[in-house]
Order: sequence, then structure tokens, then C-alpha cells
Amino acid sequence: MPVKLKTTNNRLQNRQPSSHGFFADVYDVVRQIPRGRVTTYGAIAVFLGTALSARMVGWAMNASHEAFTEVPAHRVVNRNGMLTGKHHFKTPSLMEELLLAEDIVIIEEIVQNFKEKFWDPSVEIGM
DNA sequence: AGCCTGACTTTGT
DNA sequence: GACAAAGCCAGGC
Repeated sequence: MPVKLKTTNNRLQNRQPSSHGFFADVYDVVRQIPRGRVTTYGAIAVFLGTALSARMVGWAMNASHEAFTEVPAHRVVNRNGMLTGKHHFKTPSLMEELLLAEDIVIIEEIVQNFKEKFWDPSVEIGM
């Protein structure tokens, strides 16, 4: 694991808190995931400074369809590279199809070459 | 205000 | 190494 942020209740100071708090913060990060890469709920949580609440990231994804700008939620998987959120898409196969269109191969609901495809916001975006 | 629920993760058995 | 348990905390009711 890369940079471990100092965990406090506070979010990073140098980030612009979006107008609508936690959800929007999550969306901002997710939108920056490059095509063909994936990241994890936990990594996003760490980046936002709420390292202990990865579940909230998933919760935010659940509401991401209401975001004004499109959120590539299919690029977010769990720490094992598993497509745990696939059942929350329109169809169970949609998430896999979207990823496959970006040259990310899924076998048995697991992202292949996950380590190479992994995109860590704490590293790529920095702080 | 209080209880329940997670698209998670870590830790202990 | 598989399985269970428990933190986490914003929303919904």
C-alpha cells in the first residue's frame, strides 16, 4: 500500500470540498480514474481522508446515478478486484461489459491483472 | 434522537 | 487459508 494518509476525522485540507460534501468528493475522484484503469473503495476512502469508512464510498456510488456529471462507477471495485457492485447496475452484466470495452478482462467476477490496472488516487492525484 | 443498513476492510479464530 | 465478527459513518425511516 502506498501513502498512508494521516487518519483524522478531517478530510484533506488542500482539496476543494465540493458543494455537496462527501458524495461529490467521491464523484470527483471517480471521474478522474483514467479509462482502462480501476481503483478500490478503500483507496478512495483513504484519499478522502476517511480511510476507515470505505463503505461510504460504495454508498456514494449507490447514489451516483443522480450526479449531474457521469460517474464511471464501473471502474471502482473492491480490494480484491472483485465486481461486488455489479448487481447495482441496470443489468448485472453491464459493469463487466463496460470494463471489457476498456480492455479490462473479467473472469469469475475478478479483474485480471488487477495489480497493473490499479489506479491509486493517493499516488496519481497526490495530495 | 435512535435504530438499521450497506457497491468495504481488517483482524482474530 | 477459509470463516466470522466487528469497526466505519452517512442516509433513510
